[in-house]
Amino acid sequence: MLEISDLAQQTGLSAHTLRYYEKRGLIKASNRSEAGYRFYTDSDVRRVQFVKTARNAGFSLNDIGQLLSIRVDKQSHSCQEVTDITQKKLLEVNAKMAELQSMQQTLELLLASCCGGPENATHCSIMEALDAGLSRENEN
Amino acid sequence: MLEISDLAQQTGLSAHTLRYYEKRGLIKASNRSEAGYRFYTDSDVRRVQFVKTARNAGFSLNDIGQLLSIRVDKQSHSCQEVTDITQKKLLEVNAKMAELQSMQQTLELLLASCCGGPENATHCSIMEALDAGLSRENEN
DNA sequence: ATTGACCTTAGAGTTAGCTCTAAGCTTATA
DNA sequence: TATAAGCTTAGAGCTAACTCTAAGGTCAAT
Repeated sequence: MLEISDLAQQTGLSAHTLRYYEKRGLIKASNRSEAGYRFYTDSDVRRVQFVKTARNAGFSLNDIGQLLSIRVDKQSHSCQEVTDITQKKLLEVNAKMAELQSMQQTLELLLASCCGGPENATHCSIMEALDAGLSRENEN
Repeated sequence: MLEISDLAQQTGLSAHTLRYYEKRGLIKASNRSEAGYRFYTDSDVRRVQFVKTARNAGFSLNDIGQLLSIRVDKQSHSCQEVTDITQKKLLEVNAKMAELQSMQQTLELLLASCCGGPENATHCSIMEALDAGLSRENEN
């Protein structure tokens, strides 16, 4: 039986975050002391680790709520439900990546065009490019 | 002289957003009618377009505030200031990209491992992988 | 018995960038 | 002259995921 700070240490999450996850309905201490202190079992620890792993994979807390409800009753859910959630997340990640890649490319182009020196910015090519709407091709 | 909705149309930003940018100190209508209506000049339009272009390049509104103050007095600023802001942004974008790439890879791995079919999730390999902390290698 | 570290709760604050609302003017059109 | 569309402001609400605070209770050690 672990107290909240023990669980925090074991999982690398803060006690605040663990309480927050509980408030969100993701986790729950199996037991409480008479004084109301949370006590966590090994099963609780595994559940929290599942949440953390899913977070690292990019799932939102809402996604994780769904995944957890599948986890506790696997018989009543299909692999397809799980892949649907995962696929949807992958699409989001891919979309975000595309956005960032475009920014990366733009920023690299800007940096390549500018001397970056101590001279004044009167003819700075970055400022000029931003003024020209990135030469009208890269607009979105 | 454009009213705010004309400017909104020309830039693709909403009137709400333009007022918000004004509140943030990024833009300002050069003139006002007697009744207090904003009127924008061509120079105002160019400034707003600069902001929009910089937004598309990934700069935050704070970054853009700095860029704008360089823009209005290029003599007093160096190219290095401009590249510093740009470089910093690029580093942020790169960091975010790395994060997303790791998620992407994880999600693709998960999807590749699962049948995704209508069978129940009792032996779903995605659930197993999340339970196992992604086999302990991918953890962060 | 007193300290100090830890626990509890409800609820507020943070971040970024909008987005919207309410209440009240103004302006153009019929 | 009505009506509708559009303008003004201050300020609240939204999103996601924390993060922190306040006020108070508990527990182990001195």
